[in-house]
Amino acid sequence: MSLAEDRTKPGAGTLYKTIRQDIERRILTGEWPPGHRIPFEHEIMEHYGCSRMTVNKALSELAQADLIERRRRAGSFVRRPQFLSAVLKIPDIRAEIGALGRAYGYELISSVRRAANASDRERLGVKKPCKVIAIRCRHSADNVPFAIEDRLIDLDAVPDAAKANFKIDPPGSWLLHHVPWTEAEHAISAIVADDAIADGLHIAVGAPCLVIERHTWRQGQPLTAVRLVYPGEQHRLVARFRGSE
Amino acid sequence: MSLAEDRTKPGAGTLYKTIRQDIERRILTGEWPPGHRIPFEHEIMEHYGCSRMTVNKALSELAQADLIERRRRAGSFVRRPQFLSAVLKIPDIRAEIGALGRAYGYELISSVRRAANASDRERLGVKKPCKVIAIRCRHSADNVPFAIEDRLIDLDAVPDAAKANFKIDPPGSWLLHHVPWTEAEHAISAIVADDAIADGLHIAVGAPCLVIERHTWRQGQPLTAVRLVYPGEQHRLVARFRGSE
DNA sequence: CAGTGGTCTAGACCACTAT
DNA sequence: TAGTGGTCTAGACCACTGA
Repeated sequence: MSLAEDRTKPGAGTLYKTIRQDIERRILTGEWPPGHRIPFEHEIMEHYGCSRMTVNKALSELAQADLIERRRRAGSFVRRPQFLSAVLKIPDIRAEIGALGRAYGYELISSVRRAANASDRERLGVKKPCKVIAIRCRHSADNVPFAIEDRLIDLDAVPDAAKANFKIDPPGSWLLHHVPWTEAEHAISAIVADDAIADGLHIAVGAPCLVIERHTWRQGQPLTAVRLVYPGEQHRLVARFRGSE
Repeated sequence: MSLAEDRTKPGAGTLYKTIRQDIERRILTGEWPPGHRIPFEHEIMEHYGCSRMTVNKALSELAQADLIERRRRAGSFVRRPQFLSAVLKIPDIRAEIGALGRAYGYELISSVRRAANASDRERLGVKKPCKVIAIRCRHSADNVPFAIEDRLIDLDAVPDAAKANFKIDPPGSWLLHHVPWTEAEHAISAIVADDAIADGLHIAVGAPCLVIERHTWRQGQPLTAVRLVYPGEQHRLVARFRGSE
């Protein structure tokens, strides 16, 4: 009873996607609970009347999405959910505000070029002496302060940054478009506004703020460290997760 | 000049991974900047002396990771980074504390089963009347309060929850292991502790707190809504991103 | 309309591992 | 040791689209 004949019908599209979605549905509805062994490749291949490569592509994608676990000689098994993972997309602030349909404002507060002091080196995670640019700036939406940014850029790793004009271009946007990176780490925490932050964000001292600290590397070499402070009650970081595509 | 003969040497492993990494390196070092056209599949295939399927697998993975964009008839192009996205993994709290090597403590503060009132329905996003469980509990690490949890579970969507023993099992752990879900949304924000939170977390009134609100659905049907409050200066959400595996 | 990528086939050999 | 998944081949046809 091959299903190959039906392949023209299902508006779904391609066969391997059909297979993947069929299995995905069984897992997500609980029909195949964690630990359940899903049919062997050769069984699925007979069921759909297709070649093993097609089945393999479907199963490989499910394995990549951590929905199943594949073990040689044993078979493929439904994984138990490990954590509520979510893809947190932290866009460039200029693009983010633009996407909200609000007017983006940018103001460079200070920009200093200096040999890295001990504190700079610790923050960037570099050991040997280097030059850095230290930038402080403010982003706003419709003339309301949106975030305060405090950034260090390692000039040895990003020499082009010396030529950038940070009076016009926000450093985050410039870096995103000019410097390829390989690793990044974000840490999110909460603080209360001190005098400087309250002043910069036009909020009350003691108001809650959301802090994002981001470090970016290229092949293990530190590129930049940034600290973004948002008004905590006005700004929410939203992360969505679709079980899979 | 086929490179097929060298295939036994490079400890790297498989051929398609070698191809993927070769291209990845060129992109990440900036040798191939955004917009650069990658060699056609048949060119790469000749260069490595392999079949097109192998090249295709490598390029497909790069496209899946958004590192390149593939256009029929035109070729494959290096994409410009869209945003600093990061995979935020929010593990089950019990597992998280265990992973830190600290003793996990759990305390059910209250658990009420009731017909959903208007506020419950709004929070869950359901329109028709339903029954819910409202849970309030506290997680601790080495006897220090770690987070306060406030949760609603839709009993119509998760009838098994009526049988769970939330005096012993934290609801998050129970749900994660028993209820498959398809969509989730997280919102992260900052607040200051009011009397109740300060009391529950053993912190001062006015101290900053990190708040995670999570909604979970299965095939569009709301399952649960939870609000977790962490001491903001002690807890950091960390998200790492590897340019790609 | 020619050339690209997208998908698929019907085989093959190998590494790994549960039994 | 036998059976599974992992990878690879040398073709093929098709949809789409840029020139």
